[in-house]
Amino acid sequence: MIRKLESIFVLTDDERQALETLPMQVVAIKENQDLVRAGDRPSRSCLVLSGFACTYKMTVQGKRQIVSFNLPGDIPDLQSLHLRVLDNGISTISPCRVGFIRHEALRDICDRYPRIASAFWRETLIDASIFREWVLNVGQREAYTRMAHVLCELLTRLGAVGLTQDHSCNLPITQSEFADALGATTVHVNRVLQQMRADGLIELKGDRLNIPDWEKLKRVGEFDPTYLHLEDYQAAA
Amino acid sequence: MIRKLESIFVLTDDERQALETLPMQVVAIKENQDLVRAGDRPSRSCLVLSGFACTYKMTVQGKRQIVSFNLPGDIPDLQSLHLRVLDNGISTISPCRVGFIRHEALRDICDRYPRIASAFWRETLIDASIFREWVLNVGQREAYTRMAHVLCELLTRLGAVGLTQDHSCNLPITQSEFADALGATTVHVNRVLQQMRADGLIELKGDRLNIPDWEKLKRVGEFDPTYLHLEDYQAAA
DNA sequence: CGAGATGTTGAGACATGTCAAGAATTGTGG
DNA sequence: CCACAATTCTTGACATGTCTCAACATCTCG
Repeated sequence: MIRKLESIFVLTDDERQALETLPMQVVAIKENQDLVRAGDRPSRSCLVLSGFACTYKMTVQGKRQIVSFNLPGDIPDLQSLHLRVLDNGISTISPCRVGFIRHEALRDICDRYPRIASAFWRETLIDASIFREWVLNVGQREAYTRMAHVLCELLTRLGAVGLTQDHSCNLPITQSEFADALGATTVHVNRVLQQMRADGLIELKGDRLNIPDWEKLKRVGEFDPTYLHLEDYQAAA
Repeated sequence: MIRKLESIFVLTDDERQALETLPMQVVAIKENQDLVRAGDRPSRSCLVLSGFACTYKMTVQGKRQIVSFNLPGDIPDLQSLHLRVLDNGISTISPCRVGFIRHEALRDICDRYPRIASAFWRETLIDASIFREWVLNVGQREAYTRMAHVLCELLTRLGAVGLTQDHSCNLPITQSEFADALGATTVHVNRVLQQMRADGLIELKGDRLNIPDWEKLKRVGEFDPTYLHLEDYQAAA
């Protein structure tokens, strides 16, 4: 988290100190475990330290829509700091290490360091931006493009936290999880992935994803990373 | 806007005074005009004073996805306060009165009144929550349910700012705009609406929407207003 | 080695898209 | 206040992306 914030602006010693000493309960959690559920009124937020998680919502009929993937450095329920009731669940996808931070501690640090408060606010705004892009993705693109787009996003965001090597990465996401993220069927995701392999767009085996031709994947996925708002990170780098 | 904030918490005289004197350039704008475009780096945010607007994104192939409707009281690009580049456009749907507020003015009021800053943050979090629900809606529900859901949301949000009479309201939204919001075709939206009329779910003629059986529409649309986070408003009322 | 999860395949069904045309409504200038 | 143009709405026939179901293959891991 510090690393993420640090890439937005230069932390003062005080600010860094405050962030580093932020009291946090670190827990190791297996895959497919809910961190929080819709309807909860949490008094703490969770910081993903390692592993993949996802934010999801359920239909009355029990269909699941993953609305975003949560990667290391993300605080997927930072919103609960200002919204009493959670309207979504958060579940691990792979085994994770998660840091739970009490809201009081977050409020305290926000009160004392306005720039940190702004940075947190900004993080939630980027989340919102990603949701917007997902609405577009799910609403207007066909499954093949949609899949390519999500892969581009994942690779880009993983890259931003140093979890890619060249254009490959660890990707412990199941086809049925992709299905829930794309608003598609497992069967259909399977076929789309095979087509993408056949087209030389991706090499995907087990947990390992490699992108032979990044520019091509971006083109196919209509991927423009503006919505991730990494520009400031890069400006800082 | 004041009214919306006021329903969250009791403003002090100072806070109210600050909000009321917030310098704002009020402009009347025709329908189908962009207020801002993707790629802009605005130095002000817009407050919808009257009329309907929408936030949208475009596909490379020129397909439009409306990601939210902006109703009176909304500040659809409040995010630009902390994100340099806009990743979406905002367009009027009906003729609107819009107040443009400079970012400096917003920053200033946030600095001086932390509770107002929190309330603004909260507004953007509710926007994000709505986006999440839309991802679910577009990703997992079929068009009929989806339409019912969007109508429920509109009616509820309009009700929250006093723009409904009983269960009817003014709704200057075109079928093709609904299509862009649902990720569906105009033709299909037309058929869905006719079916809903036939089923006695809605009475929709021109700009006028009436809901004969609100509970039924909510049921059909799988509508649970939790995600709008009006609970505090009601608590305050 | 076996069990459960995950991935793969095929055939048929259905929701929704496409195209194309005509009807109804709305706004506007004469 | 009419007439025309431009939207918006409606309808039909057909195409297609995606789903459903159901079986089987493969992998992972205790």
